[in-house]
Amino acid sequence: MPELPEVETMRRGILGAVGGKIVTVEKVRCRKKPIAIRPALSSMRKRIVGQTVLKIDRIGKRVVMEIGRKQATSFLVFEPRMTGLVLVANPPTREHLRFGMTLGHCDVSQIYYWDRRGLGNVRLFDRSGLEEHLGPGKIGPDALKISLEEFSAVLRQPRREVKVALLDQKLIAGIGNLYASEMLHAAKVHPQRECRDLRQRDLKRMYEQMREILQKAIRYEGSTLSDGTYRNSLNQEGGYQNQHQVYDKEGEKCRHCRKALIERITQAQRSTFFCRRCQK
DNA sequence: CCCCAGTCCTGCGGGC
DNA sequence: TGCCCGCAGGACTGGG
Repeated sequence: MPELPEVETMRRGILGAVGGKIVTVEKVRCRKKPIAIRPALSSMRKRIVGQTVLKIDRIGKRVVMEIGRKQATSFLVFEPRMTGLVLVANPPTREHLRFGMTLGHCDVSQIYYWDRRGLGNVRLFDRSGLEEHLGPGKIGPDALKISLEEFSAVLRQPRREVKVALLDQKLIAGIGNLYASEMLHAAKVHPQRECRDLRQRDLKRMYEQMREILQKAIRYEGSTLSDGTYRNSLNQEGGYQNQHQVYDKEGEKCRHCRKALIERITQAQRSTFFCRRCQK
C-alpha cells in the first residue's frame, strides 16, 4: 500500500544513489509476467538509453524520473499501487521483478521495479503526456505542499464523508487508506463527518496532523505491514507501523483515551479504523 | 456531479 | 490437518 511516505522513501533511495551525478541509462529490460509497461520496451529503449537522468521527483504516489537532455526530456513514471517497489538493490524475489535499468557512472548500477501482485505500472511520457495524465486538474496538490487555505478549499465537498474525500487523489495527492485513518484519529475528527459540517478548527487540526503524520512517517521510512510487502529502496522494512494508533487495530483499546475500543467500518469499500470516543 | 460495484493481481489467514 | 475462499486497497471504468 505505498502511500506518500513510502513512495517518498523510494524516491529518496533512488536520489541518494544516483543524485548529483551524471547518470546514463545503459540498458532497459523487462522480465516475464509483463505488467503494464508503456510504451513497449523497444521504443522505451530508443527514447532513454544513452540519455541522462536529470531529476527524481514524486507526483502523489508515483516516482518520476526525468531523463534526457536539455530540450526533449522524457518522464519515466513508476506507479507501485498495492505491492510495487522501486529499488536500487536486493529485490525480494526474482520471480516478481518486472523491470530493470542499468545506469552508468554512479554508485548503483541497477534500478529495479518489483511488484508481487503486478497491479502497478511503469510508463514513459513526454512533457505533454505527463501533463495530460498527471498534471494539475488530473491530480490534486501534494499533501505536503498544499497550504491550509487550499486544503480547506478542496475539501468543500458538501455531502462527502471526510475520509472518502481524503482518499480522492483529484483533491489532494498522496493520502491512502492507512494514513487517512491515522490522521483523522490524530485530528479527532470522525471519518463519517460530512465535509460541509467541518469547522475551520477541524480543518486546521486535520491539516496539521496530516503534515505531522506524513513527515514523521517519512522519517521512519514508511509502514511495513504484516504482509511485509512494502520495503525501502534497499529492501529494508520501514518503521512507522510501530507508531500506528488505529490502523488494523480493531478491538484494541484506543491508545489515546485508553478506554474505548477501536472500531472498523467500511467506507467506499475500504476499511476505516477509528475511536468513537476520541473522534467527533 | 457523486456513488457504487467490478476489475486487475497475489499471498495470507480465518473458518470449516 | 488441510484446503479454499475472501480479503487487502492502489486506480480506473461503466452504469445508475
